[in-house]
Amino acid sequence: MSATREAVTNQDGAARRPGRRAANAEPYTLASLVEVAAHAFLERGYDATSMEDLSRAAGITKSSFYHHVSGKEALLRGALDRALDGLFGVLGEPDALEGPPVPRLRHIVRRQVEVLATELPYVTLLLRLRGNTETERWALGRRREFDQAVAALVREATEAGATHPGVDPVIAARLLSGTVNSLIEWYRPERVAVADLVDAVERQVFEGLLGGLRPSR
Amino acid sequence: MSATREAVTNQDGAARRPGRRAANAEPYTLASLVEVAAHAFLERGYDATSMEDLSRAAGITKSSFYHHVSGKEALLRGALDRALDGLFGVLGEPDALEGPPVPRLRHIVRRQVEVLATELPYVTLLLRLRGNTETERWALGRRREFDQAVAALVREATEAGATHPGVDPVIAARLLSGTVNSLIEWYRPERVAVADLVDAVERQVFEGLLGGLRPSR
DNA sequence: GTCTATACCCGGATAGAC
DNA sequence: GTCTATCCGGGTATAGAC
Repeated sequence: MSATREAVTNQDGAARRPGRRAANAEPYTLASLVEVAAHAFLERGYDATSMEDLSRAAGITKSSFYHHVSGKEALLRGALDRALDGLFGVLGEPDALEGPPVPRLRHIVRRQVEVLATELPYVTLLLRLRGNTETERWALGRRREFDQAVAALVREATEAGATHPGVDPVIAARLLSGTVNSLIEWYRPERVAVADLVDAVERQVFEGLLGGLRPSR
Repeated sequence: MSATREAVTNQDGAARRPGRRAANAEPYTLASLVEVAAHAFLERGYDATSMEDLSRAAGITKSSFYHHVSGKEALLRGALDRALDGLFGVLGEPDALEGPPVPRLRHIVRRQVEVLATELPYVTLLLRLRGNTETERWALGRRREFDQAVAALVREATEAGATHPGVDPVIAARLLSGTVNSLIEWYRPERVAVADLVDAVERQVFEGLLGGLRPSR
């Protein structure tokens, strides 16, 4: 892909110059490089991001970069781990485990939105996987587990008669996940407060655009 | 990306053997090759799909493939054109242009779902663009036009007092688009009828999971 | 730990024979 | 129109000096 490449910048927003590092610089940890990589992947896509891009964003040469990281896929793996930890953490919370299905579902949706917003680049990567490598397929499998847990709860809610009659729980669960996950396409923390987003998504998912109002107009 | 590559198959589901083509074979048109390419892009992603993959899927060598197509980007462009034509066609339909905002919105949502379902690989490509090349940025611009037309209609509906009070039209429009577009992640025509999908999406978007029912349970 | 230099491979695209 | 052979750029990754 012969793209127009803007200069990649590091976390300080300034492209570091190659050369010897400052004496007080903190060492490169896997986590910090994963953070740099996730942002780059988010901008251009995983395949379109080269190790050259990443090393420049980190402020060192490609070779030095390899001194700290075993390869591109390890960076992806690190980022996906972080996203999955966040999501599965939500499923383990008490409010997600106890009580009638709809309040549990509300809690999960709200917390899932929070995780998406705070772990945006990591979750974005997870949601864009195609399954081309073993690492990607592993992550897709875990993600499917998460979706199935939510889908089971939607089914429980419909069987308890808590949803609109005529709702197909399988399709509804897909649309629910889709609505929440679609946040990654547009949400930017600096433009909309997380709390507002959480409320808006909850209302949209459970009450729809029209709420309890009668149709038309 | 060092992926496990399954054999790529053409439209007949069988990988053609290289060699001279059958005398009765129809000629390769741009449209037919775009179709082959779109399916491959859909499976693996644009960047991860090589011209070698594509030519093999078409049943000819890479060089022969280039005899018919100017390059990889032309294939992408052809696919994106098809998706955008479908979407903008919806905006031009009479029911999308006349009447109160909510019925117009309902019509657009329903027809948009139909276009997504019938042009699935093409729309999928459109929705996965990152903007790395000029072609991609052009398509993203046109897509933004479409979204803005829908967003304007959502705003009109809220100003007419037709939506649930408290709905932010900007966020609601994003969630609406996100819900509809998320179909590409899971919808497969052979598993769910288009008509059922259309109804389910309309209900989910406008009435939500809970419909006119009171909360809880 | 960082650099320069380079091995190695793969992908897009072209040349030219048949 | 299809093939074989090849160019060339750029990507991942490594060797070895400092």
